[in-house]
Amino acid sequence: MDRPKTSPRPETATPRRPGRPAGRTADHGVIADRESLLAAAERLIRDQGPSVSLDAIAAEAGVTKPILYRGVGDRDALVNALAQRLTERMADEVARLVAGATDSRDAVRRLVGGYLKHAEADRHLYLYVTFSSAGDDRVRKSLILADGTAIQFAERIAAYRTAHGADPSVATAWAYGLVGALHFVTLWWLRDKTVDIDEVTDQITTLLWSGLQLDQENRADAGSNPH
Amino acid sequence: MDRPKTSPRPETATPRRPGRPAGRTADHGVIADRESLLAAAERLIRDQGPSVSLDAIAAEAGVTKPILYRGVGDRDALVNALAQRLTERMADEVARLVAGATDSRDAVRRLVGGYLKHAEADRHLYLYVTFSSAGDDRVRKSLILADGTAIQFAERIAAYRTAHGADPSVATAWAYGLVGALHFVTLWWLRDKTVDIDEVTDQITTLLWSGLQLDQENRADAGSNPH
DNA sequence: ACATAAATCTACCCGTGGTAATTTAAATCG
DNA sequence: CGATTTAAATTACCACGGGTAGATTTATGT
Repeated sequence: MDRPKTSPRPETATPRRPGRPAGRTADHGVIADRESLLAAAERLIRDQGPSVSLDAIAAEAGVTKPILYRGVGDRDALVNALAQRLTERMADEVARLVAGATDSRDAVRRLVGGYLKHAEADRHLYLYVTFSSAGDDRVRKSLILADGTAIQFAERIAAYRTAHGADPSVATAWAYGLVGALHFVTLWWLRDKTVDIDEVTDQITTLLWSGLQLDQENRADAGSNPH
Repeated sequence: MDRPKTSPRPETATPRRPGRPAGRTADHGVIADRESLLAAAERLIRDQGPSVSLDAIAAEAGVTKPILYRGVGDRDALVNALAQRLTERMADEVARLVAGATDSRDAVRRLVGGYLKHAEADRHLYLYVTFSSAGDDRVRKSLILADGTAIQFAERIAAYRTAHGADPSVATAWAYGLVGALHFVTLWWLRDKTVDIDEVTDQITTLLWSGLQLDQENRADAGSNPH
């Protein structure tokens, strides 16, 4: 008989009774592997917003919470994994864009524009991974996303400066400064959308490249054109 | 018979029986006004860390949750109020520091150093107000602290640029970029403390003032010395 | 003196993260 | 081939935090 015990999601029909599933294979026929769980998480976050619960994610994957835990770990682990995937994708796309830059300033501009664009496209996922801090060590967790990006920035900055005879020890601090600037500008822009993306890209590029000081805002690349 | 009527000392628990308190005045003798509630919240956050619950805050104030709600509103309202107080204090101190600056670059340096120093001093409170986003509109809430600071930055930037014949329309975007850079550098520095505060202050000042480009890192103030 | 208003606390609800206990099916062994 | 052990999943439960309704006591008015 049909016992409608729990049918919270009639659309995703998985009215599995408890107990070991009737699937034949038992060796290692893992139904819900890590990959599909993460994919389900991304899918749900993308079209439900960043406030989805772990229950909902498990349901989206067709399993239940303990399976999700076995596959990816606790909430922090999930956020970590999603952050890594997102940052990798962003880094790839940004690297592709930057590769075609004409000079260093143009590279910064492509970086800024690519960051904004990708953050907008993956808006919900971006918010999910950047706002997942609870517990007592918020700082460590909240910087998880930033760390990956910042390390890459720091490497590039250090290399660039070393190659041109400048002190590379500023690289780490600068990297976190860049990440923070990009992040907050992204949040502000996503929230307000009061200016065009190209305009804000230009503005932030100028800030990052030339700083607050007046003068020489449209200077040519100092790297490819050492005086 | 002698029941401890009101022992508003938080350490000796307050075994108040329910009901209207026996205090004589009833007109408007509000025992726990908004100010004392916020002060209690700050006190507890300061020495318990940013993960304190509303119950704990109410207990610290010698009242219970509903009173806390009547006094300051829900959690968002509390965070708002604390953020406003913190930013006001930071703004005051930073303004005091900046007032003694010799040139614009020095003003930036004093701003950066003051921000870091105050964030360190109010470390827990700073984290509490900057990491309080839950719910579905994380973006709006997470920028609450940033907004206040960014608006002030934007005004200063716009004024500075207008006074020197530069386009002030970049001010808002730049302001959020500055806030983000300061915030993330602060978080990174608070977490790792791998470099001295003066060193990171110098580094970030250079980044914000001169940008990523090489050259002229120790340039004199462009404002007080218009060429 | 009694009813009503005021002011506070206790008790509860709800959602979420995380884990234990339970249930079903397959595999293994006499 | 039936009984037992093991694997794999679900349901049920716990803890905790935010938020609110209802109970409880005191003051005030007539």
